Amino acid sequence: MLSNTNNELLAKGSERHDHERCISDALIRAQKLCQDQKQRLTRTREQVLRLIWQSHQPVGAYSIMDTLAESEGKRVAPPTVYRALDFLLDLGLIHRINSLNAYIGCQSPGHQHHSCFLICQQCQLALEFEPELLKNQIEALQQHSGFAISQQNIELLGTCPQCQQ
Amino acid sequence: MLSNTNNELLAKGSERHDHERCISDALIRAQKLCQDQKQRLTRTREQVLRLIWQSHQPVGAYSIMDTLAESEGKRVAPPTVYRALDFLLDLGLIHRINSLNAYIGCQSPGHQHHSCFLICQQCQLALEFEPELLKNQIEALQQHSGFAISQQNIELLGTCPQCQQ
DNA sequence: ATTTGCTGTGTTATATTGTAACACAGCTAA
DNA sequence: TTAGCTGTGTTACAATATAACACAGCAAAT
Ligand SMILES: [Zn+2]
Ligand SMILES: [Zn+2]
Ligand SMILES: [Zn+2]
Ligand SMILES: [Zn+2]
Repeated sequence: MLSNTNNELLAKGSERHDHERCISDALIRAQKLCQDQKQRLTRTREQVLRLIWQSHQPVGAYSIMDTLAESEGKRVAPPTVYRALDFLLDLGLIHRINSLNAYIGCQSPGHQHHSCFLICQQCQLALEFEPELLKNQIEALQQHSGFAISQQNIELLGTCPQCQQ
Repeated sequence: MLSNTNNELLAKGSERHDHERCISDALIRAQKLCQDQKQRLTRTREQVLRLIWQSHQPVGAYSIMDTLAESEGKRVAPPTVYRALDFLLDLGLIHRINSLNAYIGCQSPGHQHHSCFLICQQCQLALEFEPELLKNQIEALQQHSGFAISQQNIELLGTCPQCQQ
């Protein structure tokens, strides 16, 4: 029912996955995608993406700003961060979690896609799942409502397995 | 597939439904619900609810504030509106549309429920649908992910039938 | 009827998140 | 080299939301 990618993801909440690998993979994917799309993954953009990938919890823009300022040793203004975020959002490299005003890395960028997440209200772990799972029902909903749906934005809030214990 | 309630709702985007009735029904439902729950539907709270029900488009808090100030003939401060909104949200009389930072009346309050909307990106019509439609798939998702889902927050963006013409 | 406490409101100030506008740097392609 | 585009720095500001505190007004208990 869940894709392979998602089964792998189930480990992401736990401490026992190779998260360094997780980050570097994401950066490599980003570089490839930018090459393909003839877009420039500049230093700022890459740094922001790296910071977002530091955890599997969504991060706020101002938190990114502060961390960036610290690591650069100089003040960073909001537009710097928001421009990078807009770029990454446009390319589908990250998602915005509306209920948290926060941003998180995309697990499988490259195909512009919907934003479907399970979010733990205790630890903020955000687990992306494939919209495929709901495809038929959304299809039916389109038929019956007459709406032409172009973007799914699904945030399912609850408690992750770790936090249930 | 869609509930009866939802089939009725399909008319809501058009000009030809009795919207005065729509509003008064909502207010009556609110009064009943408050009685049952032994909560007070004060003047401010009722006015805010009425304003939200003026249309089937989500309304921003500051827009509510301005309209309220005008109709009262005196300044209204943010906390006044936000307190009313919090009250209405807690009782499930309204929903917050996170992707728009805006609020909309609930079609069937009384049972605390999920927030599932089709939203037109052109006219902002927001059509609530029953989570029932996705129940089985969400169930499966819970099983496979181990998450205990307590709140669904679904916003499907697209174009409504009216705006497609 | 009075007291007492709780709930709701008014008010001021402030926090948090996100943009507009403009000058300039720095790459890219004629 | 030059011209033009894309990205950045900087300042100011907009939009959304909350903290804190004093007080009003209803409601239950005496
Ligand atoms: Zn990881
Ligand atoms: Zn994604
Ligand atoms: Zn109506
Ligand atoms: Zn509802």
